[in-house]
Amino acid sequence: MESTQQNDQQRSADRRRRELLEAADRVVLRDGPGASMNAIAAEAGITKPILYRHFGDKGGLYAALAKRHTDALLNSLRAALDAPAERRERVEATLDAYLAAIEARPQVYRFLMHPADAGSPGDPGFDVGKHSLPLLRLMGEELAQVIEDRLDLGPGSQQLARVWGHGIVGMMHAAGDWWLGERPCSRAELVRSLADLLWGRLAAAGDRIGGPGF
Amino acid sequence: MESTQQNDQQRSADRRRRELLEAADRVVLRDGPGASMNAIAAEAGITKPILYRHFGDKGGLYAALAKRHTDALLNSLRAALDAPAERRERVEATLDAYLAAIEARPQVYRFLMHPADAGSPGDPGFDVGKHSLPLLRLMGEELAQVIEDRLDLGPGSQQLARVWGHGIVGMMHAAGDWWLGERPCSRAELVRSLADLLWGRLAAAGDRIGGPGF
DNA sequence: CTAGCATGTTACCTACGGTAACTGGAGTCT
DNA sequence: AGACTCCAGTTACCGTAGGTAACATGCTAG
Repeated sequence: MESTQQNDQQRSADRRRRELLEAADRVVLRDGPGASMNAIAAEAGITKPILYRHFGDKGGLYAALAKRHTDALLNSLRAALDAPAERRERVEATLDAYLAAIEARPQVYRFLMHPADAGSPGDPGFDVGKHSLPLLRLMGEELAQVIEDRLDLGPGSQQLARVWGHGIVGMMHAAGDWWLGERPCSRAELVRSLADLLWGRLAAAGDRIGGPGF
Repeated sequence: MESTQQNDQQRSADRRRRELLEAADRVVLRDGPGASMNAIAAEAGITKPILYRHFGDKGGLYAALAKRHTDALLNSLRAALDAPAERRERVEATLDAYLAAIEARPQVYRFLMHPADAGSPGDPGFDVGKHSLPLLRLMGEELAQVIEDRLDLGPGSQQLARVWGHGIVGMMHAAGDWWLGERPCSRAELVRSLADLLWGRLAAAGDRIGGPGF
């Protein structure tokens, strides 16, 4: 039969692909986002052209590699987002899930968040990054959807939700990036501070003596 | 006299440096962040090694180039931050100043915000980026200072201010990046939506029918 | 006139992303 | 069995990038 043979080949190819991705993962974890195709190929015990047959170009490998971690992170975020609890608790759980993830694997985080970006539009080999728009956008859209589904924001709610989705994700990201570098406080404190910000403490704070506040 | 001669040379070198930076600016504006050293040298009418003598390596040139725009942006932000107006107006003015800047010169924005990041710690030529920690950090620290100076946040105010500074800057950045790509609404609407988010509308919003809200 | 110094050049090195062309072995058809 | 077709894998190469060494030129000082 022909189809079983094709299936076998497909399965074998998929297994190989997974092996390659795992090797790539190891190298990226060790060498950071600048890992070279040669290094990855060597770690996998093979040579460059195979990588290119499997993934097209470096962007393709990046996309495949990113998708694994992205999916994992998005799943944990979705879980926190969908937990049966009050809104504030859920926001805190989501922030904490994100921060815990980047704390646990900073190298992976750096790889996902700071990909080498593409060159000028005229350059050769510019098809990189066409797939897998950055993780931040995905998270922003996802959060926007959740907000729009669950909150009553009155007129213009869809646009408002999208702005907020991307804004909140950006807040989480930037604060997390800074926190990961300096570790100025515990994760729990960071979560509380961010949630407080989202909860309007900026508007509610009193002015310092000596002039109007920020 | 010796010192006047040295001064002359110094001045001449500085002028040359400025010329080179202006040429680099033009190229980066035209070719995006991936502009090559060769292209920059060609635009300046000279050859590569001169660039390297002036700036050390590509990171050095990047840093020098970034500093100009960074200073300009920070100044306009400071102006908005220090304007004599109510807090909400000032927040909106600051958001708007940032968004207007990135809207006016998206190429510069991309160059500043998405620099090609450094490779692995073991690689040669890793001294890149030692100078000029990314603009986002600077803005975050600056905003944190303003917040701490002007708001009365009770105990732990310093840490809270820093978290908020970086968080708000990140929110602004991510929302701006997304907005610049999709242009889903006017700048004014975006500013209003973000200010609303900062003003606690997330906490105040009602749940949608059908379950507890986000 | 020569010594020193900054400025500039050409020519080169290394490393990377990416590709073309060949090799070897497994299965298939007659 | 032997020829045919795939397909993973290889070597060897290309173009371009960042970065550097070694040589040329011109100015001012003594």
